[in-house]
Amino acid sequence: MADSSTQVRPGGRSAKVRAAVHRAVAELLAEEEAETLTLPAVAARAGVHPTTLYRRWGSTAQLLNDVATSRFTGDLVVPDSGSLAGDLQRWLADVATDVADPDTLALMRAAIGSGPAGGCACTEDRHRQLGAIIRREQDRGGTALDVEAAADFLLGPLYYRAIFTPEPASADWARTLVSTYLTTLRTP
Amino acid sequence: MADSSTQVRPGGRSAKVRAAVHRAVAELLAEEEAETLTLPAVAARAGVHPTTLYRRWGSTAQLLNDVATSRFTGDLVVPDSGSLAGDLQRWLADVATDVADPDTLALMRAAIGSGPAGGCACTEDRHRQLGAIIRREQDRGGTALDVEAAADFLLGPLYYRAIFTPEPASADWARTLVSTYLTTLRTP
DNA sequence: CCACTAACGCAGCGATCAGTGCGATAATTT
DNA sequence: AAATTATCGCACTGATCGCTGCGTTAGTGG
Repeated sequence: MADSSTQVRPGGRSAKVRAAVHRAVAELLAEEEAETLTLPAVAARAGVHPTTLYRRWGSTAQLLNDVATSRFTGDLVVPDSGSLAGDLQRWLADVATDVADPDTLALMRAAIGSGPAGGCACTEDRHRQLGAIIRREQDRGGTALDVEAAADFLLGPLYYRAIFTPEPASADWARTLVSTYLTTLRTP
Repeated sequence: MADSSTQVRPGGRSAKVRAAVHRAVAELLAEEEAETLTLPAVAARAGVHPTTLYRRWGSTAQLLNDVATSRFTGDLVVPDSGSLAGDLQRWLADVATDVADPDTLALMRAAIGSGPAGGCACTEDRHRQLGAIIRREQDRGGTALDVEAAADFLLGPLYYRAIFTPEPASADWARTLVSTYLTTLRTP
């Protein structure tokens, strides 16, 4: 008890409340506009008292950050198909499918609108996954790709289409993007 | 007067109110968090009665759409340097400089968070400008690039970095992106 | 210059939000 | 099992938001 001052308590009840609140945020964002996403509204949907939300999260921005982080972290298994092209195609197709979901898009939009950290929360784990794929190829003895450059050319167009375009990209389009990237941009 | 039913009146006063409201939105987004962007707050900053905002725009979402559309439309002159590479580099460097501004980013974030149309309002005119550059090259007898593909590989990484990354891209990076695109992806 | 009417300001009314003590519950430690 | 305390529910308050009639101002066309 000599550590800083706080003592986290992730027990059964807190976890249940947290899960209910997260589900309520996702449901409300999927149903109505992001305007009505207030803490009392989330509390009513989650069956939790509003005071709890004010104490644990404080504002809708921090709540959205929390929801986005846990929603977009550890949700995709990075496959091992044996080759870099196969790994990237499988993975980016999964990302495209996830991003094409309207409910997922609504959460991303709300997180972005909540502040500069909201957008990062949506793609931080994607960068980690991409880095893992590239590192595995390197361990196999293949080419060493730059993670940043790969993110620019693979995740960039994908998320750009999702956010700034009337209709998001499809899984097939993502696979084509990977092959185009690997055949033309591989350190010319 | 046999047309539909409404008669627009873009006279001096309405235009002044509109300009003051737009400026107030930009200022408030630049100063504080997007949470406090309510119609009464904007009205107070603009020196306008809140009733006006409720009547003309109705909600912060529509107001943000209006502001974003007029902010990102017709703001960049598309240069004519004589070559496709020069045009694209000059133009994308200008876009990168614009997007790197924190205040501009705050407006984009808020517009995205206001709904699916908010993101499109930020890049609709960019697509038009890119199309004009490509069409001009075509008129010169040069290669015919696909506007959609060019937007994916040029605007995609740029806006992806701006929204989903801690620090946006620089003008130099944008120029490098153009040269990489033209030397490697030109219809291989 | 005058009539017309779109657009704005004013006053005010629920409804809801953000936030605060205080007691109760339950997770964790000893 | 008992003590400790993080976490939650309850009751409550001030402030603000969203919205609506109604009168006034000022662009616009004749």
